[in-house]
Amino acid sequence: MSLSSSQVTIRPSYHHGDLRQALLRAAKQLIAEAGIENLSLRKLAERAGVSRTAPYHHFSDKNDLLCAIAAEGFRRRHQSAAANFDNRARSMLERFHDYANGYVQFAVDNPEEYELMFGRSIWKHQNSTEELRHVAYPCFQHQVDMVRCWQDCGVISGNNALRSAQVIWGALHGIAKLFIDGIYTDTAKIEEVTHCAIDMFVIKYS
Amino acid sequence: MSLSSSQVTIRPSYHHGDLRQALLRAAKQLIAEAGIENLSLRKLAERAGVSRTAPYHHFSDKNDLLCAIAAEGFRRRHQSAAANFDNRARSMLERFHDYANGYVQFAVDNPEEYELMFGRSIWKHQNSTEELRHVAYPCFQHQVDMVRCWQDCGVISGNNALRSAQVIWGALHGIAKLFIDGIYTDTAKIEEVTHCAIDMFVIKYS
DNA sequence: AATACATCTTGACAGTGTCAAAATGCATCA
DNA sequence: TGATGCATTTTGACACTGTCAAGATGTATT
Repeated sequence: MSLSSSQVTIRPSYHHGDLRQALLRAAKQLIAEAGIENLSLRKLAERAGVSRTAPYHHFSDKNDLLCAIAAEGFRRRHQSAAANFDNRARSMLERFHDYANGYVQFAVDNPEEYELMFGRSIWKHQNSTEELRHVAYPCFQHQVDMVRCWQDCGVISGNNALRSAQVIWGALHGIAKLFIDGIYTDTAKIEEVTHCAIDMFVIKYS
Repeated sequence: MSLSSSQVTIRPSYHHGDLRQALLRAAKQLIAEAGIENLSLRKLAERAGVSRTAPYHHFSDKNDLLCAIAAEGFRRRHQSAAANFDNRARSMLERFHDYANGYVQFAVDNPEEYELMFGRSIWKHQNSTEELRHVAYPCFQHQVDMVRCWQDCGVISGNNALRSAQVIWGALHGIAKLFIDGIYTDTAKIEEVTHCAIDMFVIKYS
């Protein structure tokens, strides 16, 4: 039953050690290998070296597990966006560029995780976990706050921060998704398309 | 085994009549009722009054059936967009408004069908049918042509029709998806958000 | 050492997509 | 007409899925 080598945390508290974390790790691995659609709890359990139903003592059901992975994604994304926005070495305009490029790049680099974070299955029908909402909402709010700031600085147009944020986010989300989903196929042009979008939001002084 | 009443076409050619069409109809019904995720070929067959494997003589597999439904969606969408663009009673600017609003409205009004048309499962991994591509590509191309025209008319900004079309489509797609997937929850504001997006693309003469 | 509880396993069930083989109905040709 | 061929449909089967119930096992606490 081979405990994972990276098991440095305190001590294996119970039978397996920290199965919850091991499951999350294995799940992300499996998803990266074969996509969300091909992730089954049984394969996951096997990969983690436990029986089929062991995961049910750490996640109430499959949706719960997916929400946990998505939550991790939001945490990473939020952190990255915050770090970018607080980077005093860059001008406000540059930070907007970084934000937009970073957003699309994150999505394209982690298509499966991104799909999970925004896939309908998680948000529709009251499926979202308390934890997920607790992590995602501040991430959403942060985007609005940033947009408000960029508007105040005269970097981007518009005077309604919420609406502008929704449109900008929508554009980045849509572009990312069309690439991820294979509808925009020329992936070499990702930055160019993103740049073209940025150009439409930025105020041009001439 | 009750033949559907709307069976006016020529004559029932074989056992069932026109099972292929009946399946498509039943599938759209089931999807509208319970979503794509809950559509199973078995339930579909039952609804159509045939055995589990009967559909396999009209669709090579489930993906093939989904592609056929999506193709119908593209046909309808393409037709509607073309009718709108050719509406000589409206100015070019108005037609752009109509296009954008119509796009988002179509998506929001038919969330399941829209999900099918642009969901990753269909376009990823060579999953798309010959038929689907044959219907969808002209629909995509039409959007680029319209954008080129609006640029030529001085209605919207930019000089690269393809890039602009990708950005505009991306924005509309993203906004629609964020609403459909339940991330933007205030559905009363759909038109307002869309309008805000339109405003960012339209050239303002002042 | 005994008890309580978290954790994990085994067994089971209904549901899924899809294949192979057999049955059925229709159309066409002798 | 009857016989043949083919499109269509069905029955049976398989491997796979999520999830529940009941039991077994290990750990912590008294």
